[in-house]
Amino acid sequence: MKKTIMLKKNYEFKNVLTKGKYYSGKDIEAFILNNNKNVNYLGLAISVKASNAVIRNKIKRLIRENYTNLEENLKLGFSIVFLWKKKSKAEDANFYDIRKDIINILKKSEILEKKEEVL
RNA sequence: AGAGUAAAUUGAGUAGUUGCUGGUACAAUUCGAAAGGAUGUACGAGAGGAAAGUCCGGGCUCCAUAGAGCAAAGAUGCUAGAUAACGUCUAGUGAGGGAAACCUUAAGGAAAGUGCAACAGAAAAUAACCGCCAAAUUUUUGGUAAGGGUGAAAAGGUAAGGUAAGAGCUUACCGCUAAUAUGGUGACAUAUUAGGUCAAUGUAAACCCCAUCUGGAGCAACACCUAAAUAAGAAGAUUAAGUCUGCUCGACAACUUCUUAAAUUGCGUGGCUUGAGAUAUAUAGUAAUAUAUAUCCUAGAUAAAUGACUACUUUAAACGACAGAACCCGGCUUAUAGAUUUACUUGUUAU
RNA sequence: GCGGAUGUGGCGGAACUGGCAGACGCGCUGGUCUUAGGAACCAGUGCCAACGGCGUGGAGGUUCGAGUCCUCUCAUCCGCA
Repeated sequence: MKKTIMLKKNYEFKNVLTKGKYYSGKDIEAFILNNNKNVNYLGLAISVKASNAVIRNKIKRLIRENYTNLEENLKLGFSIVFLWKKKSKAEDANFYDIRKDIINILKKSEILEKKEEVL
């Protein structure tokens, strides 16, 4: 199993956020951009206003955990940035809700390959 | 018992599956321009009492091993001790609060100087409106500071004597100031004596004075490796500019500053965790703390590691409080569900 | 990590050396005018247990007296590397 590669630089994020396609879930928003490489990049960003550091960290972990579970079933060559919606309550974040959201988003964008086995 | 005061501890645990971070050992393979990194297996490790706020103090790094003088700016302010240091802590003193255990306290100087004290009031600091008394006699002069009224504050308080009326004018008691003695390291306390020239309010968290202290910037510091680039114009140059408060002196260094254009690479390396370290015992001390001995090594990330699922145990309750290390320590402050322990007080309530 | 600013009615925004808190503008409510609306003019407008008391983000303190001075704290915003 390969290690997930994170987006790091600020300009990389800006690239995805401005040029990428927007998809929306219940609590999560995603921007997806086709990069012409053979790898998938993951970016996470949660605003400071959402809540304190503990809960922000927790949401990041939950999203990353779900992503790594689904990573094998994804097509290659995309940069994905997940954002947390400002309106939704950060304290109510739950593993299963986030899983549903992410699967929804990935289905919409048609990146998921074998959706039946995952579900 | 209840109520209360002070101090301290804890902040669920165990096992399994899977996943993350870095460490050690072994084995080869691979990526990259290079520095350097990645992959597999095994072993053991992996957030807090506040990691927070950034309110103080120190280490460490660079600027000269951080230098001298004057000025400016800022901080602290009862005493003694502790400490690397502090605006912190401990023990006391004075003042204030509570029935008590106990708690609070920026607590130097107002005859060094300047300012301010609205409204009211005669007057807000060399006091005289009404009043009281005397003299002249109908509105003047002099004495006075009891009483009235104003105010947050009006020139020690109460009582007696005294007087034209009054007044520390005199006396007693209380307060105040000074000296001496005793006790204490000291702040200060107690006692005695003297002082009525014991007129001169409050405010220094108003300026200020006095004493003590403070050089600047911060791990995005700083050092190293690697890639690319090092062009043009202007100004200054041993008398300059720079080293981040100003001036003067002194030291360093050989180039410095500004503008425009281009570039500013890296899953780079070190700094990075053994330290004013932790735990236990003994000794000294009322205590903060210090000393000695023994044992232990306990996160080191960088778009940033602890997650997910399951079972069991303890529990009143286990999904449940506040909350995430970012160079490291000592404090302070603020947030905090629940549980536990120790010492002490008891007016009122109940027995 | 370092540094700075702000907080006053429903909103903007005054109040200087501490001395009557809410000037002024907008909004809102009621009235006049109008067939009706707008505009204009007039009056009112912080809260409460209401002849009094409490109110300048919060908690303390200094002072006779604090929006103003001091300490702690909360929230918001901004800058630098």
